[in-house]
Amino acid sequence: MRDVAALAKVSTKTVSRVINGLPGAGAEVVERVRAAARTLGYRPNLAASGLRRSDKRSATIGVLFEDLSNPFDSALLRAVEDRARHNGVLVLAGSSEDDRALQGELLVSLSARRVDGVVVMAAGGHQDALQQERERGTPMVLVDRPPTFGGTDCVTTTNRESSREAVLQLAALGHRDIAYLGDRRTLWTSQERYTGYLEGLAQAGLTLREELVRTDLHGADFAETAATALLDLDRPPTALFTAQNLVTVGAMRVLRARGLQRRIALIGFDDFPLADMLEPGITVVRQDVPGIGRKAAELIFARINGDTSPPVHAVVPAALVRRGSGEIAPSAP
Amino acid sequence: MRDVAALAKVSTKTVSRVINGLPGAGAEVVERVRAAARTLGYRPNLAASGLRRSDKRSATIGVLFEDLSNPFDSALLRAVEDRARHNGVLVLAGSSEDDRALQGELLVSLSARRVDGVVVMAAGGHQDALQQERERGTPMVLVDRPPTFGGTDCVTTTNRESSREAVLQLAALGHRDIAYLGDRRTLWTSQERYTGYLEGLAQAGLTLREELVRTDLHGADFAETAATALLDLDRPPTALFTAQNLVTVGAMRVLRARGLQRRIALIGFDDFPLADMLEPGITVVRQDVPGIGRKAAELIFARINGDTSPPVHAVVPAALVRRGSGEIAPSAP
DNA sequence: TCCTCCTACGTCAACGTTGACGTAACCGAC
DNA sequence: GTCGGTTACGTCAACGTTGACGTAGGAGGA
Repeated sequence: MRDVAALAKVSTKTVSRVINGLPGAGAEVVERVRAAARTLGYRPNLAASGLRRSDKRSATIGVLFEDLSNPFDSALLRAVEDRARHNGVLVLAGSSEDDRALQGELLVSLSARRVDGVVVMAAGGHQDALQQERERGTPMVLVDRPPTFGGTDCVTTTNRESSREAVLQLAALGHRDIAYLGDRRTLWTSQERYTGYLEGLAQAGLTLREELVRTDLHGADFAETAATALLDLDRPPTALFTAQNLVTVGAMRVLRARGLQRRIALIGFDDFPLADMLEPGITVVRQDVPGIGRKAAELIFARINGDTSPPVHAVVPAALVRRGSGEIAPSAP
Repeated sequence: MRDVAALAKVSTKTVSRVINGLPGAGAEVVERVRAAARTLGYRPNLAASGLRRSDKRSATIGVLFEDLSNPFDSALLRAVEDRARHNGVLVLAGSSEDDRALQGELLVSLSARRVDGVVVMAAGGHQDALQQERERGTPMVLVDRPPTFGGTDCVTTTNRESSREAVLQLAALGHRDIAYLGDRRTLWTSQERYTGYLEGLAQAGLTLREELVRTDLHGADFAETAATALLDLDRPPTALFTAQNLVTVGAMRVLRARGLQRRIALIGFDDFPLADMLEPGITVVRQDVPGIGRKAAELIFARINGDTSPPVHAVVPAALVRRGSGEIAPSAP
């Protein structure tokens, strides 16, 4: 900046004025400064600027998701990023691996970089690190899972209601033995979806068969094992409700391996690419991922811009997408 | 920091020493400072630190890909992020939409934040903005597509060789009418893959039928239209080579809609989730995405740490994954 | 003519941190 | 007892930028 000032024969303050488009600089001077900046390849230093400015904005937000390579997470990131771009804000992104310690470290890193706010998919278990950061005044929005502490916005989907709806649809087709395959029980979403499953059973007048419930399936491999065990029961389920993406894929593989994909009904929570191209197409509960991302971004930017209204828990509705696998009636034994 | 110093009754310099774990602070003082920092919830300001420090590192790198919600891009991001984390570095991520102007703006934003380096998937067309940034001294690694200017590392895959291999495999099965469906021709990868297609035809002693070549298919919908047109030819192809992800999906849909998925061979470039679950499984050229990401991260961190060896063009091999669709022999007319 | 107001600049200090350097206290060796 | 060396601090200025404030010169009005 000093070099630019020297070359344009003005003070650094005038360069600052020109760069920031502030009034108080004559047309000729503006031109000289612009030219000097161009020839020297000058780029303002946002860090120094933020240090001095009164608002102390870094024009950067943090995004901490579980795994940025997961389609759900990356679609969410993209939606947040789009909104951020419109506000001239860049995104610092990290994967927490659902590991509290790692999430805490990343949070400290973000804090050290003075991000204006963070959008977080909270790791399972206690949220002390999140709460602490929140209490230091960092604007924060949780996505997918709500906070266990107060005063913080969050955006989730209709986990319970949509799960109930899925189970009710299966029951309406005549299924009485509907299995539940779920992700880690520490996750709030898993609990909600399981609750929805129970509600669905109850509402359909079905009794819960404990042995048809398999949880803590961390990935497709675990889901395969669980699905295999279920099908080997004396009285196997005639329908499966898989409460997560990878679990659905694992269950599908087993059905397919046994040639049962047209005989046993399957509804999964979370859509995935090509679900419509399989035979049969996979009926899923589809979350409105861009909608969730948009809402989260809206909330965080509102807070950053000083919105002090009471915390919001936004619920973005999911929809049942019927493709065939969830419309299979129970076959005669 | 001043508050911490005051509370611990030391100078700010001593606080700095304690925070950075530098020698020259007594055990008792260290404890006092730590306690004070904890009670005040002190977080060092990395921006200010970077401003003063001699090395001027921001411990942040930039990643500019085409679309962070694309599975290829997000897997790449994840691989880079993992490596970055090991170096205590955070990632500023952005989607350029293959738009030069947008990519340029994002690059300026990154530059203003003084990122230590950038990993870029160059937008099609001229790369003036990239070159300019590179010449300002920013360490840079291009992924997926090479630079059109010198002095810059890049990491790509075996586009040409693997495409040739795919075509040769089809030819070996007896196919003589092999169609090519490709992405935008401005993309270097598309050109390479097309060249590989031509080489494969030549090597198998087949002559190119121009009407079997369809390019500039920007997305699955365009691919569907093109595939439909190909199948409606008087002498339709007996095998398709689809040179990109979404193009493969579009072609698949058409084959499936016409019930030809077991009669017409298909090999796609780029793997995608569930390609193995379809019927038949889709034979693809699979890029080693984590390998590409790792290599790119390695290169950028080496450059950031002062490696001045000549620029490298790393080529990470792709592999043909046989799943059925690419092993269909031409059916009798 | 003189005063006021505005415009177009410049000067200075401060943001939070650390490199360079200073200094007081203590240790061991001669 | 003095000297060189080490340890444990502190002081000061600077990183690149901008807010607060100062000033010179010209326009405009009474």
